[in-house]
Amino acid sequence: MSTPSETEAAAGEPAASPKTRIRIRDAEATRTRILEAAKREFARNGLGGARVDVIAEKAKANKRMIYHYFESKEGLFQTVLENAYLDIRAAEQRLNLDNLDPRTALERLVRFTWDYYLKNPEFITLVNSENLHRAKHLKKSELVAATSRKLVSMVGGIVERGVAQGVFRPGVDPVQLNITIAAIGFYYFTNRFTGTIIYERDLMAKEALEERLSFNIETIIRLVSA
Amino acid sequence: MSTPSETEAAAGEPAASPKTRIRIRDAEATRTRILEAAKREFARNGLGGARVDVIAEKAKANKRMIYHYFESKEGLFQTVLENAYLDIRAAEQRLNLDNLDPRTALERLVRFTWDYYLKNPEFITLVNSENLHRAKHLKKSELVAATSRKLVSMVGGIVERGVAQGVFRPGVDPVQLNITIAAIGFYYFTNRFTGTIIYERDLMAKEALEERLSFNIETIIRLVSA
Amino acid sequence: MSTPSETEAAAGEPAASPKTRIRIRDAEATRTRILEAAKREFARNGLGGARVDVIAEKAKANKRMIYHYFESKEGLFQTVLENAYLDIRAAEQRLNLDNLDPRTALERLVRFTWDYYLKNPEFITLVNSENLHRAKHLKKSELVAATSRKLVSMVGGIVERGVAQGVFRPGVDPVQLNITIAAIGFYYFTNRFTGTIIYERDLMAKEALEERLSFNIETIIRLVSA
Amino acid sequence: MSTPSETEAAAGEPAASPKTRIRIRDAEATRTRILEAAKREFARNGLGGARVDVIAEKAKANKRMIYHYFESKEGLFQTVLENAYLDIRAAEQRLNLDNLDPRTALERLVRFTWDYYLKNPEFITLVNSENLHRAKHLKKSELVAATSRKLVSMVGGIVERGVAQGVFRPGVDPVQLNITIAAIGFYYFTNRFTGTIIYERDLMAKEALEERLSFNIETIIRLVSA
DNA sequence: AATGAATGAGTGTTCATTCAT
DNA sequence: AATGAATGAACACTCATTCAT
Repeated sequence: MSTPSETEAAAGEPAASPKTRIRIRDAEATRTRILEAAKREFARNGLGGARVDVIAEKAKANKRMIYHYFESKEGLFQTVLENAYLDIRAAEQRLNLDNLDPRTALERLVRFTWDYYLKNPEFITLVNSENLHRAKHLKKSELVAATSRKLVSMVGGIVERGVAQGVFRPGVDPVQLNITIAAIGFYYFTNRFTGTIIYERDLMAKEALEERLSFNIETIIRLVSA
Repeated sequence: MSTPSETEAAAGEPAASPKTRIRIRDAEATRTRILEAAKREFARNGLGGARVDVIAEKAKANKRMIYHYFESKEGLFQTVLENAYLDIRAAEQRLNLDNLDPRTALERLVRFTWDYYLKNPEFITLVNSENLHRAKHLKKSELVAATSRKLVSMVGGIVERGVAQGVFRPGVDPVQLNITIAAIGFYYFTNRFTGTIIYERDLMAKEALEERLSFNIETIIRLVSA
Repeated sequence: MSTPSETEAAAGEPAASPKTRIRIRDAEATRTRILEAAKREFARNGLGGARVDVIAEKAKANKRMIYHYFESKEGLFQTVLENAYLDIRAAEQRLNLDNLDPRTALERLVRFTWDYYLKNPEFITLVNSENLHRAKHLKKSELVAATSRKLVSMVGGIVERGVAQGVFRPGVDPVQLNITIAAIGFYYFTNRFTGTIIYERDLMAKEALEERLSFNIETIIRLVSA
Repeated sequence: MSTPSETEAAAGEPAASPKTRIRIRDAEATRTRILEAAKREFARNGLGGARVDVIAEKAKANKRMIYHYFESKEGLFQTVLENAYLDIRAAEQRLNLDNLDPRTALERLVRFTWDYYLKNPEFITLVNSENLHRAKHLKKSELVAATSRKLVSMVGGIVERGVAQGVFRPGVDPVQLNITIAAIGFYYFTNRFTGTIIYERDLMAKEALEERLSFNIETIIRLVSA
């Protein structure tokens, strides 16, 4: 979100020579601007539909720089995608669900997932694009798989605690639960355009969003309750 | 599936000269072959990624014919998409859920939806592609909205009967229920490539599919149960 | 040289429908124009230095047609090169050296080779370009190797007859002889620009050309004479 | 081969501070490394096909240095080419053919030329590249023309002595002789890739090379013999 | 002396679409 | 009804060169 350069600039370090700072900053800042512009463009048009020229222009960078930093359009997409996954996984970890009572923890996760999709719509389109390409790029990333494991075990822990406390029923597979939590939010957003036509309802209206979130929490709680 | 041409010809004009009949049939057959080839190509590569040349080749038709029958690539996509929606809606109507007891009816709908996605994977990619384009093409189709209304009211009827019989709790919105039924299947399939990496599990293995379907039925039944 | 279309047109066939002829002609003519333009451009600038745009423009063809007929720039180069080799080999066969006395035959071959290089300077540059690319394209052509075999055996025949008649010395390897006949002409032309500087002489002046040809004939005759 | 810097430093300013000396040496060394890398890259890919980035990388130098020392890619090529010509001309002078008997001298020159091409294959490709560019760069060098004059007069001297001694026939133009000596070696090497295909023989095999050299000596001796 | 970041003009290639028959 | 040839606008990617230190 915030460019490292801005952060650095804000922090100050008046003793450092300006020369050094600006040089380092420019390179890193350019890279970041490219990534940000690429995320938008890929999200809006998919991998195939995205235009390298547009990315360069929006990033206020030279097209050549994209190839310098990311080798190819696909290399850029891969980095954008990986970052997107790492970002949501990191945010999930920051929820500290392990310290909450199981029911609250689960509700909080459903709510977080919903909000994340709502505020980061690019994530959804990026994932869709990647699936159109049969996860060709994600396959190369070990980091994403490793980080995802933590999420599953976190949910597994919540379920276990719930069962131990007698509030959750036994036998709920954490992976299936995870998938369902994601599904009921993801589907709603990814299909919001066709959904608006099919269901003849503005799915993105404020009340519609609130109603759906409540429905989703209800769905998950009922699913696991003893 | 069944070529409309054959049906028409059989039903139709027995007096027409064989030559004419064959020509008509050929024309209709060409149109159908194009649609079938297009569905595949659009499903595999999205609207933007699909190649008109490839569609023509796979349909064993001249490229010019595509423009003759469908005006443009987007016109072709629109027809393919509309057909896809009409097909699933028609299949749903054929389920005759109104005559079943509410619980069985609901389970049958969940199972049907799951099976339909499984056996018609193009449907999912077409819908995704359309959403990437903000439902630009579907907007033009009144038929799809009208047909979808029937589905919602059918589910609404099941819920009502369930509530009346005391097996379902009151206050469940049929649209939300519909969305959730779709979501828990759709998400699983559309993200099967990234999902296989994230969850480190072969989501398309036979047991995995069976397990998921059971989980989904459980989810829906618990959601509506009194 | 002569475009097939022209030949056809000259030949006449007044009975054929113009429609058919023009259609066939257009496609073939375009292909030929592209090849002719490509030969020039590749000869002037090498494979790497040649510009597809320029070829298209000079051929009065659309760039897309180049890719339609030849798949790629390299595919086009390959065809041009193969044609060049087939052309010179065919011309050599047309010399009918088998019926001449050995000495005359050899002189005629030296003279022909010289004249061919002089009048088809593209041949030399094409061959140079191909060698810069380590014969990558020619390797794919079986036809060229087969056709060249005829040349070698033709020269071998001349040598044999000369030896039998006592005018040539025995033991002259036809391949070496062939190489030398080519070398003393090829080198002169391929290095005419640097040569003009090194030897401070206009190598392409009329007298210079005549003088060199005589020298070459002398060289070859002395080389084989008994 | 030998770094001019070392020579200069040794000859030059013994009083200079080591720091300065090292710097000068480094600078000169960088220049030399660039030239060496450039010779390779130009030889392998021609002027047009050579990449400045590659040259910089292989020379372990910054790209900017190339422009600092040689102004442009073409400036670099020009220097490389000039050096190549000066190198072969210098080597020829070192042969001291004036003191040998004419026949031995001539044989030695043919052998030297052959060996030089064999051991310095870059020379051939550089010359070819320069001729593709119509000797644009060599034209600017007076030194090369001057040095080449010496070679021609050396050969002229050999011929004269041979005629005087009655072993060579009169009337052999030293320039033509020179060209032929070069041609019969140059052509063989420059066309070794296409030649291998055309003549269906490994032209670079040890025996093939020996055979060709003998043939070339025979050719030249027969050409000039009385 | 030396460097890493940046650039603009091109380069081969692709694609949906139309023309002529 | 059907076809093969042709097109122009665009696209991902490249490269020699310069800028700012």
